Amino acid sequence: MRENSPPVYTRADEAFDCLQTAIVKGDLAPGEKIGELELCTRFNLTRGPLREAIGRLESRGLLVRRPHAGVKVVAVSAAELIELYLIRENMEGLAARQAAERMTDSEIADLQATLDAHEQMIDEAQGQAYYQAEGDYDFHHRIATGSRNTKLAQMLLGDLYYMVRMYRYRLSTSAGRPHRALGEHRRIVEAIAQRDGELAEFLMKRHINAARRNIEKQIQDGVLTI
Amino acid sequence: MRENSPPVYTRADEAFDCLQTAIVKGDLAPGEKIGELELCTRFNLTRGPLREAIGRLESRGLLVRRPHAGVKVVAVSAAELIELYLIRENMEGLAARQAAERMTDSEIADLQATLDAHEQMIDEAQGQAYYQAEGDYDFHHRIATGSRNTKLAQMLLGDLYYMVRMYRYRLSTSAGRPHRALGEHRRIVEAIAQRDGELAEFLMKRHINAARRNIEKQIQDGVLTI
DNA sequence: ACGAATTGGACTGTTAACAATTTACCTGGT
DNA sequence: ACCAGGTAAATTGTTAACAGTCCAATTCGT
Repeated sequence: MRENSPPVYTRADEAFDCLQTAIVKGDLAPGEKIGELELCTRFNLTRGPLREAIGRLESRGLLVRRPHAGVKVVAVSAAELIELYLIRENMEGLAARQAAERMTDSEIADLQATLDAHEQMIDEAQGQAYYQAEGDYDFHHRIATGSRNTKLAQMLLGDLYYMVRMYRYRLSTSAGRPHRALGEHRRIVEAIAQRDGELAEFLMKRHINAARRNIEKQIQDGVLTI
Repeated sequence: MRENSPPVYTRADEAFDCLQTAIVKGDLAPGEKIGELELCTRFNLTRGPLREAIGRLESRGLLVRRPHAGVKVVAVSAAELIELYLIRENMEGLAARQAAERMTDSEIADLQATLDAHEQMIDEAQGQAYYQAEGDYDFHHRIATGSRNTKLAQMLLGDLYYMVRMYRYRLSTSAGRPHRALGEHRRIVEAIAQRDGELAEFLMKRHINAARRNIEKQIQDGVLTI
């Protein structure tokens, strides 16, 4: 019989992961030109798998390639970052609605437990943006997969989140916002637990809308430069 | 100075286009397993560029690969096709709203002229599903690019539309629907011309919603088998 | 001294040979 | 006759060498 997924990683997968995390963590800065051989020595890879990974990342919009000229990390403008949040507002709203209809009771219980853990993380790691960002990512990740909508999850997890995470780390966290965001998360989960898809969608859209306005404010104040 | 885009095609681009159109047109059927060397002889390519193209298409969700085992064309279930339309409903609604705010007057005039052409096509090519589908695709294509939302257009044009087109050709067109769809298109463009983004969004969502219900009906009636 | 053309180097795109894994078939046993 | 194990062929993953293109530094002319 065929094993469900005997986790077999190819060099191309390895290259893909290395590049993706390097981009998200900021080791490869937006707009930075990257040479193939440099990356090969850096990650102990050969050019074949690397080029395949570059192709994948290009089609996901994290890299831009000009034939014969090289590859650059994508640099999104402030306006484009805002528009990313507009897209998220709609897509994650849909995800929340479907999650309310389809998540299992145990998944919902897990999610609530996760939020408790996030609360501790926020208290302990006062202002540690990294852990807050990862907690936030964890929450949205679970909603997306909970929607049971294959393509929707694929687009959110595979495309949008990586681009957002590229910039989330450098966002300053205004005092008190983590707690407020956590409160919004709790209310969304409550709506899901009550199987109220309509409310879950509304709350999720408002949640992301608030995050977007916060970013717009930071850009206007010159705190966040892109 | 750098020329804007001296259209330079690499073999990988060529392979990508060949494969994509072959999948969309149905020359490669959903679920069909494809061998690399077979495709190489078919499209006069070598395995390097072909593998790069396969990687791109895999990350876009048109192909699924199991390491060492081969590549298959994705086969979406009826439920997944429906969910594709749910996603479109939200994303194209957003696109329509932004298009109403951002399309130039001449673009809107062009779009209206396009609809006139579509009307002729429908009258002349009675029941020619192919041309109707292409006309419909043309309309949605222009709205997506008209939104001036880079990522949104990329996701609609690069991901969703290709998957939808894979199955659109085999949809039977119930009598009179093309005219009804054209009417809905006209009303959407009217709203855009009046710069009424909210209305454009509403009408677009309803338009896609109607298309989705039509497909659901065809699936229930057993007309469309997936 | 400044600008344009040219040449050399570095890098990308491509190809073909090599290695590793899977699948299918065949053999042997129960 | 059917199932299990092993082996061989075919296919995929990987590597390294080759060819073509772009970029920059250098040189020549004005």
